[in-house]
Amino acid sequence: MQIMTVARKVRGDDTRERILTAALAVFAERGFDGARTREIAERADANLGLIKYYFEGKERLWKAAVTRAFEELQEELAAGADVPPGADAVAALEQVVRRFVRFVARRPEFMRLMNDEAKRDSPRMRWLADRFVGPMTAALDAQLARARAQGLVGAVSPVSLRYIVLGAAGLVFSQAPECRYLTGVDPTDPKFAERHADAVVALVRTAVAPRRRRR
Amino acid sequence: MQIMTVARKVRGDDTRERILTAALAVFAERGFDGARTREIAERADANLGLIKYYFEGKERLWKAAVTRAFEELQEELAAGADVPPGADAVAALEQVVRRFVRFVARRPEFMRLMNDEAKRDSPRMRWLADRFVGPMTAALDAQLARARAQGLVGAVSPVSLRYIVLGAAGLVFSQAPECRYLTGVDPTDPKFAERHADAVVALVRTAVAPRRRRR
DNA sequence: GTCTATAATTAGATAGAC
DNA sequence: GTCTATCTAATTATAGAC
Repeated sequence: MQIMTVARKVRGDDTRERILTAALAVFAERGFDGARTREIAERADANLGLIKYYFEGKERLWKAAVTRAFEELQEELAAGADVPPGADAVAALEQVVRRFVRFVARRPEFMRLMNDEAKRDSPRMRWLADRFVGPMTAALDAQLARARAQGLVGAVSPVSLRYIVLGAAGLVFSQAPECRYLTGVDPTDPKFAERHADAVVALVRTAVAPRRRRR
Repeated sequence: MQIMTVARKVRGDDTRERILTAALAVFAERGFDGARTREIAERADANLGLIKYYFEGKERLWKAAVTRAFEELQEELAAGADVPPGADAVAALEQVVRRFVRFVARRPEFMRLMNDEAKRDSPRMRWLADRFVGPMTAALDAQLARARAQGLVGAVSPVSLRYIVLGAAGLVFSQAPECRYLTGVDPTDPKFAERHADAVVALVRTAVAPRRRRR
């Protein structure tokens, strides 16, 4: 970053942030190929040339926007680990699930973007998998392994289970516009999201720990 | 369709079919905006001009490809209704789920395309919802209502339940390339797909009919 | 029916003034 | 830092030969 007055720095950082936010939205809506940098600039109320100034180009802008989204997710998942270390592995798993649901309810763009990139083998998919998805599911899989060690396992393959949970948790939000049009229900409404989280958590409980008594 | 010799008709129909198949694949991979008609023509090993000849343009080609995909899905779901009319509503629901899983395992493009269009409010989304998604989920919701009438209901909202089932069933397949890269497992392998169907069906059973004994 | 060639539009990138 | 203006390359659409 070059030398600049404080005022300029603040203003510039703000513009940079607005571009990042707009970029996440547009990339999520249109996919990388379909997204137009002009639309991103317009939504950010910024000049087209500033994309090159701040991010060099479309590809790097995409990476910056995705990185920011994952940082937010990681904050959400880490915030106040209110499940004690010695506790039930299933309880810990449930908390992760609940927080994930809350996050995608708040940021449905995240789910949309992931859906879009995970569906074909590309350098961007591998970049995402190596940098974020792999490490983060390693953590999830560790939770599953703990549950397994405590004798709480369904016969479900861990691969199936992971995508079942992610899909069950996320699809209403990634497809929110269709859901609104078809049912009149707005999934991003926090009250709906919380009840949806309940449903997914209940599901995880029965799937992972079939022997456990329902509360 | 204009008058033509039999040979020409056959050859033309074949080209038309190849374009439709390629179109579904490319639209699913890139999204409508990102898809290029040139790529569709190349994959179909057909001339670019034939897209106008057969389908008038990109939009109508998309509609034709989607219609064909839904017809296939409907065939899959309708094929040999081997659940008798008087039978358990949960059993009927499970069969629908199992068949849906088999279908998306065979045609992951379907799930990808739906994910892509359902994520924003557009004329195409509404066209899909009015023409296919609405009517087909009306059938699914009827199954759920039957289960409800038989006293087999979880407290889950039908909206949540629908997207939970679709997401749990479909995400591994729509994200198959990521899954392959990350875990080495190929979800489209029929053996995996069948075990995944087992898992989703077990899940539906506990979610919809929590009182039911596990087999 | 299938092809070549091209028109019209739009994309990402960028030069250079301020 | 932000803007206008423009370049180059791609895109869809299409006219017209065979």
